[in-house]
Amino acid sequence: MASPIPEIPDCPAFYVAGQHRPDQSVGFLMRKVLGSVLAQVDAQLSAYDMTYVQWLPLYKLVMKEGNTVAGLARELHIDPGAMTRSLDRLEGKGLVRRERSTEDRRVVHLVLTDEGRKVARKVPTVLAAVLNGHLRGFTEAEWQQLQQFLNRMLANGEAMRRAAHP
Amino acid sequence: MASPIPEIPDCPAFYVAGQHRPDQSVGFLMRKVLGSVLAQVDAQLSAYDMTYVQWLPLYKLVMKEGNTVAGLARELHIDPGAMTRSLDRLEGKGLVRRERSTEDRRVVHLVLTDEGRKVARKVPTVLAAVLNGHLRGFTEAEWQQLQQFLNRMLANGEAMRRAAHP
DNA sequence: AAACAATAATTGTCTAGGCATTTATAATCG
DNA sequence: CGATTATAAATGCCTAGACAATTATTGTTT
Repeated sequence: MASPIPEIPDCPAFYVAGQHRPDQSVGFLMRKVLGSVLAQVDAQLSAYDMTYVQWLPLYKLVMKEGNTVAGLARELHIDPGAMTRSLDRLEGKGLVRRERSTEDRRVVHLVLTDEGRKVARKVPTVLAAVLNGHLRGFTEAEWQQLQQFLNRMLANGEAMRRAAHP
Repeated sequence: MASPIPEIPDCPAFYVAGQHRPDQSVGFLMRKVLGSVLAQVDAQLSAYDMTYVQWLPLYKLVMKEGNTVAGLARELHIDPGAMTRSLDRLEGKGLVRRERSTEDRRVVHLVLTDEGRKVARKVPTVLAAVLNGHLRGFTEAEWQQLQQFLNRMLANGEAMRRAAHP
């Protein structure tokens, strides 16, 4: 599964193995930024006995972008097994109900409880506040440019992934 | 521990709870970019039975920035317990040795084996290649600006953290 | 219709991190 | 000096994700 060494043509040489410290690369910086965002979001959400990752499936349910284990797992790009266990916890907290489908008895429909809906609604506010806080001092143009950079990196990553699995 | 709601003054309102989709925010974008980078790095490293996170302590050892469990845990901002278990795995693979200190019998000195040093050396090349690949099409100026953006976000996060714990 | 293939959910085992507790050893303070 | 405090490492229990295998059900294919 691991290609021997990926020959990527037309690539900038911003990073050269011996030259830069890996712990100052944009990758490491992004790790730290994301860690900071997540820590502050989760600190806020602990008041509702909630975390960012636990909120993700709730959000997908609210948005009606999936209502089955497999569907949510695909949406969130995580393992169905992990999804099952995550839903176990959410069901244990009374935020979600499982209802076996009658048409297709393999699937389980996930249903938000009132409590689940209530908790899910609180999260976006916290997310927005923490993100805005991390963007203090940014102009609108800079914010858009950051988004553009990230989208370009994402597209590059997709291209590399496609090149590796022809 | 969780403040009721953080009043952050002078903040841009790029994100407003109901307006933007949380799964298109810069936070979510960074999550995806980082996931892409990590997946490709780990795919390369699997040839050496290594992962990015397992390499981190090896790198700190090579750089002589810590040679104890507590020291590495502090350097890598992770739990000492997690560090212990991580080192269990690295020791199991024969990449690291534990040597109880004689001056202070509480501490355990970590020592890279030759094999550990050999494996650790291969990682920065992979890291550089994958990062450069994700930055294809970036000019030097854009790369520097991305770094600057991330550093500013990091500083903002630090400021918020300090404001929350006075 | 029967055999086979595909899909949904679950479970087991692994890496990985967080928090709390425990044990051994130092350091400090009265 | 003796008691308290602090530190180092390890351990137990939790969330969380990856991969593989299992079971139940549905679709397909001859």
